[in-house]
Amino acid sequence: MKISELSRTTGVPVASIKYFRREGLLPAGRATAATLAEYGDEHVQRLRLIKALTTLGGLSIAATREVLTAVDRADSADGTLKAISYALPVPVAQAPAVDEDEEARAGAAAAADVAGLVAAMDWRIPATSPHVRGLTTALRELRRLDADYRPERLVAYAELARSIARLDLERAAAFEDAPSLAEQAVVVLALSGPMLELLRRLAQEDLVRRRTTFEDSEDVGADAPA
Amino acid sequence: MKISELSRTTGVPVASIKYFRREGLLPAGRATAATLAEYGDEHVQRLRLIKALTTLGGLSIAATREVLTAVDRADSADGTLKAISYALPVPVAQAPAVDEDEEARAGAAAAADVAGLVAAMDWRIPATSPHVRGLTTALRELRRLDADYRPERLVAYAELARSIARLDLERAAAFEDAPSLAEQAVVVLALSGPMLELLRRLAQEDLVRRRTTFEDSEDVGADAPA
DNA sequence: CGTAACTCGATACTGTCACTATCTAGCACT
DNA sequence: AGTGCTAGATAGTGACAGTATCGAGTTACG
Repeated sequence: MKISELSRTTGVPVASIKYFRREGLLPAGRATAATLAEYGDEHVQRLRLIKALTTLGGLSIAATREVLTAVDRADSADGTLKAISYALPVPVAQAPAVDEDEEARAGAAAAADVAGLVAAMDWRIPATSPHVRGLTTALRELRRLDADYRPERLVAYAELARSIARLDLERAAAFEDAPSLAEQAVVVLALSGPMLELLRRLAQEDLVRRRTTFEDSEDVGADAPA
Repeated sequence: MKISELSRTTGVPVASIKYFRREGLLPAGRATAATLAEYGDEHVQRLRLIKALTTLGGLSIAATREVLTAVDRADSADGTLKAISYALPVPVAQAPAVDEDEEARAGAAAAADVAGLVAAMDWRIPATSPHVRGLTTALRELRRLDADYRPERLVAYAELARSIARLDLERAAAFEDAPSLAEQAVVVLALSGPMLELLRRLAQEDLVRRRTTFEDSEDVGADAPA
């Protein structure tokens, strides 16, 4: 398959394919001459994966490269899962410190919250996990906003998160023996998040709608404002 | 409070404060002269909210403006929730069509999946909801990747999403009568997502670790102190 | 064989985003 | 009166994700 055909079958412009090659997301084609290379199904598959991770998963090119590297290094099923999980970007930007003292106090309180949660859930997770750090940052900011961060609520969310994680791993396990395990695992781990977020929004929308049946019936089943 | 003080108490550079003003995220100070304005606590609060939405929530400046506009227009509690819910960006980028025929077929299949899900969940949601469109896009791409998109699994996720949404609304309801309802609602709706994602990752990490107790014990429990 | 169409890899350019810096004035406090 | 701060406008920056162009080589068709 020539690059133009690869472009046609995937819908990705030739220039972008070259860009992904440069960035190391896509292996080079098998060169048949100085100015000609042959691409195969694996390139089609890889391009689809790249598209999914960037457009659906919202990953940057750099993050996508990390994830794909983990995919390519994959050996054992569980090792793959862990590698991918760590390669995925943490969805909370690390804000720099604002005020020394206040920062330290709020940070310590948030860290205690997280530690308490991890203990309550009996999670065996090192304090160095990027996700722990991300959660600590998130709680620190929520605390600053006087938002509701009480441990009981956190635990309630965490329990549900655990149920979801179980579903995720069940889904990934279904591909345990497939050669495409790593790719499927990536899809599961990276794309479940956005999907779940959508489902949560839909559920919210439904619940809110049910509470407001009388005061506005304008857009149930009908239109939406531009 | 002068702009320099506002900057100091919030940790946001003066230039950024001016930028947020230009972009309409922050109301102007009360002008006391042609080149002097007075800022108050509401500006501090608003800046905190902006920071939270952009860094934690990952919202763009434009999206943040939408959300804040909804906050400012807020009247009834439920109306606010709905407005904010719709102002939040949908976490799935709308990919343009690749192939006419194939696109139409896959799109129709995905749309059917979503319709089935909405029916199964008894959700009262118009088909024009941005979230419905986003979910349709997501399923279309997952389908293209031969991922697991079976209705049973979707329903399982959706049930959990509903439980989470209930927690969200409970949290928001706690502020029903507070003057800061809209702001708290924003925090709940916009920032629960990233937090939940973090919790899900932690739960995944824990589950994976428990399945691999023997092959790597390097980082269970003990860890390098920062 | 000739040539038009295609390809490779390198380099340069473009548009968007979120700031950040600079500039011209005009106060305001001492 | 002078120093320091301010407002608002405009311009510049750096990162990101492509997109476009170019020179040189290749190849399929007539």
